[in-house]
Amino acid sequence: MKGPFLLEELAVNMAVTGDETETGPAGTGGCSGYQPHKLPSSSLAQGGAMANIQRSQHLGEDASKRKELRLMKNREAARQCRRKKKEYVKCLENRVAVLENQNRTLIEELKALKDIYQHKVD
DNA sequence: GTAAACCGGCGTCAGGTGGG
DNA sequence: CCCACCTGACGCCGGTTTAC
Repeated sequence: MKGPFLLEELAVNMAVTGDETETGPAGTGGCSGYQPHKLPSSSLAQGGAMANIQRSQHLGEDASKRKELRLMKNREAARQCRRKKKEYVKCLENRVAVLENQNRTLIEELKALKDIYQHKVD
């Protein structure tokens, strides 16, 4: 399929380690507690190499969590979208059925009226 | 019985859109 | 702007139908 997306780039940019693991399809879900945007500014404003590594790992984790969350939401949105579309199609089909019935009865009615008129003329 | 065609559903990506 | 959400398009998969 197509290449990665925004958040991964973001992750790569943010995480010095670039340790982004691509989770397979049908990701496991779970992971609740959504934080819309803005990474939490790390508690460690300055530190040694170890602190930096920990920090980037943390950021990487955060990015992948966000990605997972985004996928989860999109998965759900797609399901809902399909449900909605199906309902819409069903509704249209019902409408077609109703209109066809109406059309039939109108045709019948017209035929009957024509008959009456014909008898009057004769 | 089985290969091929068809179908319906799913997850993901990409692009559009509206709201803050 | 940026973000979240919606939806079309794509590819994959498992189940069902059809032709042999």
